[in-house]
Amino acid sequence: MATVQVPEIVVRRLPLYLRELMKMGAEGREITSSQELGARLGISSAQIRKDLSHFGEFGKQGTGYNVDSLAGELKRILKVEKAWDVVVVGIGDLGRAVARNTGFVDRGLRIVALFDSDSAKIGNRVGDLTVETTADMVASIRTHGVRVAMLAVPAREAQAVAEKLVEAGIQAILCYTPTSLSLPVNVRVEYLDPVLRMQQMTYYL
Amino acid sequence: MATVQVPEIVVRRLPLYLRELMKMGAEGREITSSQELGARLGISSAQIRKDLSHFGEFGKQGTGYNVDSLAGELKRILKVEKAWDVVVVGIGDLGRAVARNTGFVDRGLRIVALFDSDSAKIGNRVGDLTVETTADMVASIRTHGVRVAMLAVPAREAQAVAEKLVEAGIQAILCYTPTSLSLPVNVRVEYLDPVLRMQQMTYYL
DNA sequence: GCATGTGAACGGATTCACAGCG
DNA sequence: CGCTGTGAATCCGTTCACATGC
Repeated sequence: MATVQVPEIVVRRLPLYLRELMKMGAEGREITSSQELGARLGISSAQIRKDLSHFGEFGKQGTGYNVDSLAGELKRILKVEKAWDVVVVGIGDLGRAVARNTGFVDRGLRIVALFDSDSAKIGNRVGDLTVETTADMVASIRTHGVRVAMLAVPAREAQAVAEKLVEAGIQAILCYTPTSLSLPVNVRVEYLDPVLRMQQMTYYL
Repeated sequence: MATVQVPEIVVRRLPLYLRELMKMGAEGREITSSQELGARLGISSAQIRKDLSHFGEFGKQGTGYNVDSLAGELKRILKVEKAWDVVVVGIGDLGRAVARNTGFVDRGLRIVALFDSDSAKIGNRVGDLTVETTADMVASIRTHGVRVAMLAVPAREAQAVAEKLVEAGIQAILCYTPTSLSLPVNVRVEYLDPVLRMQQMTYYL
């Protein structure tokens, strides 16, 4: 195993392995192999073994991997054994859908606060949370030490809101808004623009 | 320019270039350069020039690129000059948010029908569309010749529904459900799992 | 002068193939 | 024997650097 520095592209595949392993666990499977896991994900078995080898030796030769223990190792590596506190900013249709999503907690993310700048929305309940005003956002995030945010505000506000989040101490932003953000390099940003993904496919139609 | 076969990774970047060019156009910019575009996207200028070179010569030496005409070329390459008809299957919180999104049409995607299997939802209006029953889905998609779908059903139904979509003639699926689908190789699938993206970031926290 | 388009050089990721071990 | 873990080989993508032409 290499302790040098793990290529980002490897880290990007680990959550996928984890998701499939959790699914296998739910199916009652106890053992799997790099071959089987790869087949389910459309990835080569060598790729999976090589990826895992960056972090240690988790398998038994001749046997394969224990599903639950490998899932546990991946959770540990990805730091999602416990759930991170997450804030959602922008409670429009999409933000509301995100906030209502019950699939986050099991996977290491717990939504703890919702913010919006529209006074008409302040005080609205979504799931078991109440929408708060963005005026209080920075202080609230800082007080609670939240480090992860989901951003679902209109495109023209995205950059400004993101800067406020960074000011508040947020270090990872999942951006649902179709815009490139310009932020300090120590802040990580991932984008989810469905149209980009669609346009990747229309090329091939 | 190479007519051989464009690497998929290049195709995946084109929609991003297009999105930024449209934004520049909206800002009133007429000319740009690979350098400027790259700076806005966090991509090297050489990368952008090389990517574009797979499809032709769109710039003027010493000057750069005309924003609108390069955007037009990319739309043509990605086949999004006209909007594709798209169906949305699964009208829960997320599907409803997707269906209400007004940002699709300008970018080459027009939602034309909504389907759900829950009889309580059939007939509900979302935006200016009415939710239809999945019982009619295959026939309806086939009749209208729709080739693109967005899938936002619960995980356990995703595979079965996706197979019905394929049967109906769908060739590209954007899957909002956190599951790997197993479909014929001629059907393209892109996945949008926010948790995967988040877990890529928690590794670095 | 300036920015494109591109062959060549480089670096990194994937695949191969096998030693090692249960 | 079967499957992992891993160096070596291969493949592929990015960057370099410059000729070309506005």
